[in-house]
Amino acid sequence: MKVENTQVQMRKGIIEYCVLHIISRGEVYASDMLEELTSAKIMVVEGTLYPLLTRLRKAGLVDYKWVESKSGPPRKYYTLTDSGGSFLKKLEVTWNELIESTSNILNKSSKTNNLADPS
Amino acid sequence: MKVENTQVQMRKGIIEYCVLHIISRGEVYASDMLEELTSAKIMVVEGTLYPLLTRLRKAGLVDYKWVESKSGPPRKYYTLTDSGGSFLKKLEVTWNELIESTSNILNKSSKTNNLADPS
DNA sequence: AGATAGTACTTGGCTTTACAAGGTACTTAT
DNA sequence: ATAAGTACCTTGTAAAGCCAAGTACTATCT
Repeated sequence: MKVENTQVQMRKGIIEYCVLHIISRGEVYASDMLEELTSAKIMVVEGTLYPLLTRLRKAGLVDYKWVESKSGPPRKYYTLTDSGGSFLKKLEVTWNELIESTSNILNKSSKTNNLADPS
Repeated sequence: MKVENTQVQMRKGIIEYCVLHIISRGEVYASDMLEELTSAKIMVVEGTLYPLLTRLRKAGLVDYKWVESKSGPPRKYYTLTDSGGSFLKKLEVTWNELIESTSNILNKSSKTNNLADPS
C-alpha cells in the first residue's frame, strides 16, 4: 500500500467541493480552475477535471455557455445553477462536520505512542 | 448526482487515516473502532472496515493477535507496526496540507455569498 | 442434546471515480 | 500549407466503499 494512493483517496470528493466553490464565485472556464486548484496545491489534471465538469453538468448542478476567445478556440464558461447552489451548501455542512469529526478522533491521542516525535 | 455520493467520496481516505490513528492509541478490535467512528459521526459499516483492516495488514501497516472473549467468538486485536507509524505520520502531513489548501479555496469567497463565515 | 440468538469476522459483486494517454477542433504565426 | 498553442473530450485501468450474504464461535433456552 502506497502513501500516494491514500492521498488520492483523501482528495476525492474534496475536488468536487472545491470546483463547485470556484464556479460559485463567478464565471470561469476549465483552465482557470486548473490554475487555481494547482496554485492551492490541490493537484488536478485535465483527465480529472473535464469528466468531473461533465458529470456536474449532467446532474444539473452547473451550466455553461460558449464564449469566443481571441487567442484560441472558444471556451466553456461555467456557472452554478440553483440546485448546484443548494448542493454546495450541503457539501459545506458535510465538509465542516467531517473536519470536526476527524479532529475528534485525532485529538484523543493517548499515552502509548509518540508519533509526533520530531527527531 | 446525489449528495450522498459526494459525501462518500469525501470520507474516502479519511477513514483510513482515522482507523490508523485509533489503532495507534492502543489495541482495539473491529467493533471498538466501529463504535468510535460512529460516535464521532463518521459513519462506517462492516463491509468497509473489515476489508480496510485486511488491506492494512497485508501492507504491513498493522498487525493483530487473536484474543479469546468470554462473550462470543475470539477477536482480532490490532496494533500499529513501525512502518504503520511512519505511514501515519505522512498521512498527518497530507491531511493538514489538504485542510489548508481547501480553506485557501473556500476563503476566496466573493461578493455573492458568505457561506464560509469565519467568525 | 438440539435449536436459537448474538457476536465477530469474511467474501463476491457492484458502482463510482481519479488518472493516464491519446484524440479532436479551433486560432495564430511562419 | 505547416507548425505551434490552446481548449475540450474520450477510452481504459485500477482502487475502494458499500451491500448482502455467508462462516464460525459462544451462550442460552427448550
